[in-house]
Amino acid sequence: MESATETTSIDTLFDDLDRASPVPLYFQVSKRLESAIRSGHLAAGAKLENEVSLGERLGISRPTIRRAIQELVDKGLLVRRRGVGTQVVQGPVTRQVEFTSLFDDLRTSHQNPSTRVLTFERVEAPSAFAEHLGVRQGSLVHHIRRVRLASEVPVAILENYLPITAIDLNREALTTSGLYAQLQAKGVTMRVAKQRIGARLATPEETELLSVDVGSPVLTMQRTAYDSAGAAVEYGTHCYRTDYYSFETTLVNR
Amino acid sequence: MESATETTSIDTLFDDLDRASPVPLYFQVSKRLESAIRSGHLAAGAKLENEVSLGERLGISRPTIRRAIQELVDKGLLVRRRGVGTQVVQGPVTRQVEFTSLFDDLRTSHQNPSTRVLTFERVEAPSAFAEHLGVRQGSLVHHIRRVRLASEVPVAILENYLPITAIDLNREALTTSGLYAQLQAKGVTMRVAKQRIGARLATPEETELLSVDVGSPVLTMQRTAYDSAGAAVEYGTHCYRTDYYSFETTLVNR
DNA sequence: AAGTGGTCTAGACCACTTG
DNA sequence: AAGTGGTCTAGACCACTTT
Repeated sequence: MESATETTSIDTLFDDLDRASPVPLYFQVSKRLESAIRSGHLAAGAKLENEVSLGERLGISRPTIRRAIQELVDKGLLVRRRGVGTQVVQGPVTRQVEFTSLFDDLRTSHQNPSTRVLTFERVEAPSAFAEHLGVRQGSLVHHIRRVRLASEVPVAILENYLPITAIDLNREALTTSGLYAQLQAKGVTMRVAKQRIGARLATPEETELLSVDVGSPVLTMQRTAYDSAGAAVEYGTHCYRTDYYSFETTLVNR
Repeated sequence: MESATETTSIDTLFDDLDRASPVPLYFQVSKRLESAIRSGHLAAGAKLENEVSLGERLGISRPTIRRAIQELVDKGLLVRRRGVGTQVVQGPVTRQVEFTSLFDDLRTSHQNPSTRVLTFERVEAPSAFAEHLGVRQGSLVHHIRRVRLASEVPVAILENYLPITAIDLNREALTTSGLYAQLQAKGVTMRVAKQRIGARLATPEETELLSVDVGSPVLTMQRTAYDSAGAAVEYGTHCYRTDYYSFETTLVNR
């Protein structure tokens, strides 16, 4: 009798589903399953109750149940096999690379983030930026450059360009929250971002700003982000201390 | 009359849909849309025909059409807005980080990949590996170490550990195809992988194997991959020349 | 043969955006 | 007010795996 092949059903898990809520049903179900997995109530390898009976038990149609489960499959928390069932993945449960700013990443992991604004100006778009955003070369854009610190240790240098048409930025607010939070507050929502991660040696200026030795490597990330209308709203080129930062991703094969 | 707000409908695009095919309908539709976007027949910013009418025109139900579109939204090729419609994203259309090996990446971009096998042996699992895979420390595992070359230039050093229970490896085949291709051929399918990307200075041995100067940085990637049963089947720790390799990812905010 | 997930249908109602 | 995507239902049939 292997516990790994035993069907697990947590009865109290879905007691507080709210059909009147604006939060979609599939999302409520998905979140409850996710927290059950992350908290260990559903152990690695545990087999889930099958879709049909789970739907009947909760009074939810099968497509809705399927969508809830699919969310977690996409996150790499569950694995489905036709003819067999659905299981919690083995191995450490990690968080996906989310669509958040470094500031939020650090705050949620209690790293006490802070920001030093080095540059805050409007400039004519350099060609490299104009090209990434389809903005006419020479048009005015925001240019900001910041050092991000975690518990007083500098971990990254963040340089960003944004079309001035997109948003009116506030220098003071940048020191107390992330750039993305400020964009969100102004009603600008990022929908798609494309990023490239690489590495190189730190420049002399970077070694000073990051307090690292000459000859140290830095992780680099270039990102272009687009809003819901498909228009580019941000181009950033960042570099990170390698001893304080790395990127985690989860890949899922459908 | 902006062309970007004009509804685009490509009539000949879906002529050869095959309902008898084992390939799902939504997948056929999705692939045809994707190639229309990548080829430029659907330009950046172009507005798609709405879901309902597209479904009626093709004789396909709306949920199936929606799923086809959702695939491309998840890939970052399309953007949907309630009350507005679906558009092709602005900006360069890039490929997602796929669940493939470096070998396949290089081959599909015509980089003429080849492999030098440095190590091919069975060893007792080092603790670092045993921990990542939940294998008992001391049990036998495959240990392979390879240099990957693209057009005769060394671009990466790949070190992998695999449980011997998972698969019987062939040293010769490793020189002519990727590790993943060999696993696939033996019926082992990767479903989920978790990876961490970082950077550091190359070790003396790595500078020699990669033909780079002393003091050069390398990109590093550690990956644990799981099969459809949720069991760990591979742990790899790789390093890449920074002047020949970088990681591209697309993030989508749902 | 029984049980599972994978696909597909034909509707329904709602929330949001735009004219 | 009209049009769009977002959610949800209640079925159906199929492909695959295990017993």
